[in-house]
Amino acid sequence: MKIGKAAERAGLSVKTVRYYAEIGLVTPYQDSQNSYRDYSQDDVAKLQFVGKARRYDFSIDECRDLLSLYQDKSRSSSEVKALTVEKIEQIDQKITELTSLKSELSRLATSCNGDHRSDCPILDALSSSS
Amino acid sequence: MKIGKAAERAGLSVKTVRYYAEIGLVTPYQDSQNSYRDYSQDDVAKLQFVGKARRYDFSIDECRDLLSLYQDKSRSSSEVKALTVEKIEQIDQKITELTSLKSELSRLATSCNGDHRSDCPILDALSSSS
DNA sequence: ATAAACTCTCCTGTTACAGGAAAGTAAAGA
DNA sequence: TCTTTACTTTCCTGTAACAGGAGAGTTTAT
Repeated sequence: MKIGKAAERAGLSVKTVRYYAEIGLVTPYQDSQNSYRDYSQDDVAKLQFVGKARRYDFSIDECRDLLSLYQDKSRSSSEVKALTVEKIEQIDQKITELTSLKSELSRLATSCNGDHRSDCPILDALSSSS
Repeated sequence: MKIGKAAERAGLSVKTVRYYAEIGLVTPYQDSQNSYRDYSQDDVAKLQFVGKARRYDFSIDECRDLLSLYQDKSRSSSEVKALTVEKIEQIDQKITELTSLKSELSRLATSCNGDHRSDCPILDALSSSS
């Protein structure tokens, strides 16, 4: 099938699917140099797989790893689990950072009247030297 | 003072400070077309301000807004507070997303043995059509 | 036959810089 | 004063993962 249908089936944009072909992530059949890309059922499955992994915040390179593990029938599940655990840790760290940021900003916002006057503790905090 | 010292005082890299000059965020004095950038104390204060706002996850454009509010003596604190509250909401939404992602990935990781066998619920989940 | 719909490649823009090259300038030591 | 070292400058490339659009070719439908 052509790229439009493949993209639709995978829930991705045509631009994205074409990009994945360009970078060699999901490479469809291309018959005689100048024609359209031809996606197989298997290609669509890979696109869906990647789409889902991307939604789980895996990077393109991580998707590449997952995809090769996915296709390697002799791989052990421990490799996949290791990647996943690492990703969980990354996400967790990001959550920690953001939570800290949020509480600091909330503290600043609470201390600010937010009225028509020019007195503003938020700007004071941003301009203090610490 | 020259860019190296200004950057050091602001806790930023020279590259970053030069970039801020380029995009017109913090523009130092540049005397006769071809000489070095000359940073004043006030410029350094602005750099520190921006550096801090960046650490609070404000984008460059938001920093630009904050900076103009910072310099506007007649501004009301409500504008600053509005920006801050909006930023808090953005951060909160990101936290929510990441938390959801994490719990889903944790669920998958828990269900995976992570042993030498090839059976892997994580890959199964990524390849299932949902 | 013609028009609509789809596809192709190529180029630019996005965010916020980092890294590095080549050249000019300034400060410090011998 | 000469030289070395340290800074600075501009310019170009690369990053992540595409989106948007131009211009041209192809296919499908009417």
